[in-house]
Amino acid sequence: MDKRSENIPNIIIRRLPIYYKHLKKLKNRAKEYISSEELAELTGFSSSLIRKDLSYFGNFGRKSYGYDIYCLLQELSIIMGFNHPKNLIIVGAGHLGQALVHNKGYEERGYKLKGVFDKNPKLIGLFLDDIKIRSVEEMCDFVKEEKIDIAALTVPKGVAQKTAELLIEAGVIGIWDFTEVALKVPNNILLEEQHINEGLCKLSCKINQNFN
Amino acid sequence: MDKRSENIPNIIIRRLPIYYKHLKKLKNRAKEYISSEELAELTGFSSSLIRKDLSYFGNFGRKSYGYDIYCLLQELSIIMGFNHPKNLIIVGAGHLGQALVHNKGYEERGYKLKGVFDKNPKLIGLFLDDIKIRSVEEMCDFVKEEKIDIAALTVPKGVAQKTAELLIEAGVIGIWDFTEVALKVPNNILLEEQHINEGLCKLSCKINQNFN
DNA sequence: ATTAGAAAGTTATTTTTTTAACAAAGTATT
DNA sequence: AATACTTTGTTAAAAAAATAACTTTCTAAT
Repeated sequence: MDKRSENIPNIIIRRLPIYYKHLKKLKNRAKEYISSEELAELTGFSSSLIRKDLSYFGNFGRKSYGYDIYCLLQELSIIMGFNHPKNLIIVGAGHLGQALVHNKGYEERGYKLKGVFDKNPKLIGLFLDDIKIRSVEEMCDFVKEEKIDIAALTVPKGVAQKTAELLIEAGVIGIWDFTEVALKVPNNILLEEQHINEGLCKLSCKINQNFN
Repeated sequence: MDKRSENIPNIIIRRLPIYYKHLKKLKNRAKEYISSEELAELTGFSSSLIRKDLSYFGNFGRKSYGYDIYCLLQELSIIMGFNHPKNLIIVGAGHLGQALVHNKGYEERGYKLKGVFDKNPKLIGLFLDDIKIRSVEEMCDFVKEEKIDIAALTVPKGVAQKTAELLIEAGVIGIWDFTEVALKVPNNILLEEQHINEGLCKLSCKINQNFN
């Protein structure tokens, strides 16, 4: 891989999954090449921007043909590190935590769901698919023993910060945060905030613009 | 409200919920004012950027004091249109749809959850909290009768596009999309994509940067 | 073989966004 | 009342990002 992949601008990182998503839809169409112009049509980004983004990582295109869809998907997978195996746990087995257990996107992106944790004795010991709900008491040891990289956090707000600290202490390098709290984490820890109510805010804001 | 709120740059809209979130945490602290410098500390944005963002909407600050936390929250609510009532339905009562029913963020942002819809006969008629799961057959009429503004979409990928089209046809003005599909919608329709696997992509991408 | 066309990759330009600097206004202190 | 201090709101400068334009390379058709 190109050495430039060491410090990819965030603005480009945000677009990579979008390219990936659209290309996947085309995987088994007749034509095996796609031009930047066509991809622009699909994604809403300009063709110029797309060529520039991709050329940041290497020369994946073929002059007068475009990009081989299969190869480009392959390259994007590598850039996004899907081939690098990552262990995941879910902390908090409430409605959202349970929904996350059933998410189908892990394997394709190199994630292995290793465990689910909760404090509620009524939940501990139950199975969601083939994943057992364990007590949060076991969480830290589990993180160390199973070399967990990422923890999805779906606990109540009140315990979010404390739980995050325990997880970091135990060795996770990233937190996929679903609580509606502004977590404070050291800057060597990756924090991906998935605060769904922010989506509601944005929608509300935009609706409002049309009425004022 | 300031007339400039008619076309707020997206980049600012994205930061508003973040200011809001951090200010809410401070609501009942002793000091009732906060400086842009302090808010910068909390949010990670520069104080300069914060002052500029806020001044886009009006003069909310007080020289040598800072911003009144309560008033600023109030102003942000107005800018984001939380005072404007919006009707919401959830389409798809699977794990994620059910988790969304239990989300606590609606009221505060001006949303009223009016209904949940699914195709599965085993689910239809059941209650989640006090919300009845209805058949998707009834969906379009319901949207018209109840003047639904926003639909949260948590249906399987295969029916995502078709369902979106039905909803738009019936009159929703925004879709809060949780499917992992690249939906195509007319450009007068608001589309807020909440594709959780994009979060996984970003985390994976960033982990990968440290290992190459 | 030559020529026209297509589309990537690159460079230059423009636009947007962020940061830095500063002036204005208010506060507190002597 | 005068002075020093804060912190906003604004203006200027810098940096980043996006677009447009251009060059190169490859393909295909005559």
